[in-house]
Amino acid sequence: MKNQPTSPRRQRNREATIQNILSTARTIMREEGVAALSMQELARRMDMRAPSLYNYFSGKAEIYDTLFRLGFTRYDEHIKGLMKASTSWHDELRINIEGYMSFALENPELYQLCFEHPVPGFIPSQESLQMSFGILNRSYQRAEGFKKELDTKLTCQQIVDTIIAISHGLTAMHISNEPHLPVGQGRFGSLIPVVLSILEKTMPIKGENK
Amino acid sequence: MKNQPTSPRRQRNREATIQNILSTARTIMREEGVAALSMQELARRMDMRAPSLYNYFSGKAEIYDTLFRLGFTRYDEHIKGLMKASTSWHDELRINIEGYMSFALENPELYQLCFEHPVPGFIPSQESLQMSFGILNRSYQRAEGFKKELDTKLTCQQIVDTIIAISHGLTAMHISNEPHLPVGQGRFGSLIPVVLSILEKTMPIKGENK
DNA sequence: TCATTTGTCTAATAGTATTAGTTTTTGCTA
DNA sequence: TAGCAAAAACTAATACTATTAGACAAATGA
Repeated sequence: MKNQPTSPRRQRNREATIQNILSTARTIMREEGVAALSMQELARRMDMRAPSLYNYFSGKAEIYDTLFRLGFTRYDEHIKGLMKASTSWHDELRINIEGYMSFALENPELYQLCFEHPVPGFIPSQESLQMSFGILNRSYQRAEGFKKELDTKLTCQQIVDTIIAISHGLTAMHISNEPHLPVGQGRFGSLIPVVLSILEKTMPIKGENK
Repeated sequence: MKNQPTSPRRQRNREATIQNILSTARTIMREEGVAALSMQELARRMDMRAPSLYNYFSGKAEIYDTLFRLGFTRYDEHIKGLMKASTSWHDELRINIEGYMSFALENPELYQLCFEHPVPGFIPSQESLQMSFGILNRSYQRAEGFKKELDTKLTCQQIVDTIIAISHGLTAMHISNEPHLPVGQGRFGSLIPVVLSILEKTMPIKGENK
């Protein structure tokens, strides 16, 4: 009869508090570094004592894990949004590389949590890892669709893995050298057109002049 | 008269202890992660109490900083050693990429300390940073020597930065996916010949057939 | 209004880095 | 070989960290 665990109102309040905690945690991670998140500082900014946070999360690991999943969700949306404007394999290529870097610049704390290894003890849960694989795998499926049009001997996986490695390499170097500069600028940001032109020459679209 | 601060013997003992601490620290970092180094665990393995370590290093930061410098010294030696067998720009290219990855696989704790950002509060000292820049800059000087032979519109810095980004990208992905596999194997390791062939086609040696 | 749930609190445990001050050990010298 | 000074170890303490247990208060529904 009254087996609903909590009233809708309580649930709303609780959900609001959880979102507040996550948002405050991201602020701390952005300001002081991803690994510098501390339960005490988090509680301080929430006007709480640290143990109260354990009513909402089982510990710091669960906060990281939740933000890990949020990061991949946001990354997925980020790339999806940019891909809407894509009309060709060249667009696809450019958006993958630029999108990876722009995501990193716009969400540095989520980028680091998802794509670097900034937190000593933190290993994403099995569930979160599978979710991240699912999102990354869609890159492969997208590439499959273009494979026939491309004049290359490389396999689909080789193509996508190369793009991932280059995106990550450029982004990591850009972030550690000139994190204040926007996509496309700076020593490494400005290399995006360079590597795009290299990749386009290496795997040209069939029938197109080089 | 006897203004030599310490006797040679004492100095030798002291130096031996310091080397022992550094070596033990590297073991811990390899076993439990770079950021998991703790003064207590380090002291435990040295059969000491933690405060005694402060007779040799001003703190954990100085241990990290010393190992940061050691890492770059070793990286320099590693690349130099491989370069001895180099007879061409193609060799140079291959050695840079393979050497970066093999260094990471052979010295994972030094690689992470020098080329990733695994320790929350750690920022290398000005002195150590300049030393690392000095070592990396020699890559540019080496490339200058080959520039005239290459058929490309890219500047020297663009060439070297592209190689750095690709080396780092492939290595980072290799390490986080298949750290047990040797250079040249696995999803990302096996991409080295792929990217080499791409780079060689993009900036061919003048007069050579593609 | 009363009881139950929910949330926050305080207190405590066990870990971390680091400093101050004391004691022990070491190695040289007379 | 005995003594002395310096080097290197120690203990104790401070101020952090995450986390758990258990008490207390406040909000909610009957």
